[in-house]
Formats: sequence, C-alpha cells, structure tokens
Amino acid sequence: MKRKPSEKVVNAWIRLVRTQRMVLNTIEGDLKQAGFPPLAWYDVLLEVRNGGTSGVRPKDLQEQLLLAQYNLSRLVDRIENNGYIVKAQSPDDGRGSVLTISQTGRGLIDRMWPVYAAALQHAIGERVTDAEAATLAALLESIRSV
Amino acid sequence: MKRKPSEKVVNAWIRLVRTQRMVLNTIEGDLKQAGFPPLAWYDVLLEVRNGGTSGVRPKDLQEQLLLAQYNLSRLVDRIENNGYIVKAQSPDDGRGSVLTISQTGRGLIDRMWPVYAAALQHAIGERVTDAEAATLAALLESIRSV
DNA sequence: TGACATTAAATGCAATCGCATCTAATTACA
DNA sequence: TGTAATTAGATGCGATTGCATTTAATGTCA
Repeated sequence: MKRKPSEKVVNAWIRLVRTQRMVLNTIEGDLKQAGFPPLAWYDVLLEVRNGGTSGVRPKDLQEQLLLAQYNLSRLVDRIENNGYIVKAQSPDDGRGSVLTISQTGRGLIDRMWPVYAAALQHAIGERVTDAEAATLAALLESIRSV
Repeated sequence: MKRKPSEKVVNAWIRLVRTQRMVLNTIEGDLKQAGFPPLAWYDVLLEVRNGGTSGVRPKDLQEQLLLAQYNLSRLVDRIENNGYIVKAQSPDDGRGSVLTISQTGRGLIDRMWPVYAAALQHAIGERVTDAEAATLAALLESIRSV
C-alpha cells in the first residue's frame, strides 16, 4: 500500500479546495448582497424542511452536513432565535431535541433559493455540461468515506 | 441563458462541498493529532518557500490561496510570530511587504508533509485511480473563474 | 437491577473570522 | 506636477469557531 499520494492526487486535492472556496465565496457574497443569512442557514433549513412534520434530530443534521457538534448546536440556536425553525424535546430520546421548520423558515428558504441558484448556475452551470457535472459528482462520490 | 442550475449541477456542488469538508476534516485532525498547526499554515509556508529568496507579496498569497485580505494579514502575523516566516519591507512598493521562509519554517513544512501526505493518500489516493484523479482535477479546473 | 460506559446536546473561554475603517504609499490624469 | 482615486496592508470590534468540559439521559452487562 502506497504511503504517498501521486502528483495527480495532490493536484486534484488542490483543485478541489480552490474550486470549492471560489464557488463558495461567490455564493456567500451573492447571498449577503441580497440581504440573506449565510449558506449554512440554507443547508440547515433544507434538511429540516425535508424532515417534515416528524422533524430532524440535530445529531443527524450534524452528520449530514459534516459540522462539528458545538458548531451545529449554536448554528441551530441562532436560526431558532430568528424564528426559522422550532426546537422541541424529542419524544423518543430525553437527551435530544427535534427540529421542525417554521412558516417563516419556509418563506426564507424559498426566497434564498433563487439567489443561490443563480450563483450556482453562473459559477458552475455555465462552465460545464450536464454530463461533466454528473462525472464530477460521481468521482467526488467515490471519494466519500466508507 | 439558463437561470437555474440543472439537478446534475446542484448535485455536483453538494458533492464538492461534502467531499472537501470530509477530506479537510481528516487532514486537519491528523495534523492536530501530530501536534502541528492548521493546514493553512502549510499552504502559506509552501507558497512562501516557492517564492525563494526574493520572497512573496501578501497580496499574491491572498489571491493564490483565495483568502480574505484581513484573514491573510493575520494568518501571516501568527506564522511570523512563531518564527516560521520573515516579513520585510518591500523594496519596490513602500506600502507592502515581502515574505520569506525561515530555516525553522523549512523544518516545519518538511515535518508536516508526511502527515499531510498520508492523510491525502488515505482519503483520496486509495479511493481513485490516477486517471480518475486527473479527470477530477481537469473538471474542477474548468470551473475556475475567468 | 445497578454501577459504568456511552451518547446528545449545551456552554465557558480563548482563538479566529468578518466587517468596516484607517493609514500610508502608489497611480492616474487634468 | 498637484490632487483625486486606487491599492497594500493593518486593526478595532462584534460574531463565530474550536477546545474542553459539563449535564442529563440511554445503553450495556455482570
């Protein structure tokens, strides 16, 4: 088993970081420009909305979004303090809570999407074909952790 | 010109973020575990070392690494305070400075690399072929800003 | 069962980030 | 050339992150 990555692997990693950073910077910039909260809020709201009426556990969110426990905890706090999600005691597990999206949360996510979408289209959609995007996604997926 | 990204583009972006986050988390974890500073220090040291004896301008570093101006300014401060780089007045431009790597900086970067390399190999190298890594890099490159 | 390990989530505190602004030097150009 | 506009970099201050620890509830297993 090799111990050192090949040049190609290192280069792919560098490109991965730079590209992600670049696209993220433009998205965050556009969102802020439009008066919206950071992208992380959108990510949380989307997952919570997908959880429907039964809600989502913070722990699951954490793993889904790959955020540190304390970061997610406080991110959820902030979003809740702004009224976009509701945090309730979990009926199944006394230690945990369950998050559901509020009506204003639905409104926010719906208003954020056009801005987010336009930024994505401009930063990525206009630069690769759909087939290339699919290949890219597949390659990235193969790197995912076991 | 389309205004909304296709499903494939959105999916590629999601994968891009998650994969980058996952790999970055493991690298940062391994570096810390080994008692080293964050990856950003390595990035800076590498660029500065590549600048050789003539040094590197913070502004160039900033664009290369896609960091915000104030973040790079303070990052450079911290690295300098730890003695790994030297900041001198630029001879060409009275506003700016020029960074060069110190002997201990060279030592640090050399000791960090094996840990960084092993993490990269484990997180990426063992999961894709060299050809796939090259394709990945090329696709990411095509997303780069004009 | 009952003690012990594990897990979900919160939190105090220090470090870092983001924003807005400032300073000093350089560039543009009437 | 003199003045306005731009550029490189630093910095005060509030917000967020990271680390370590805490609290309360579950799981485990003799």
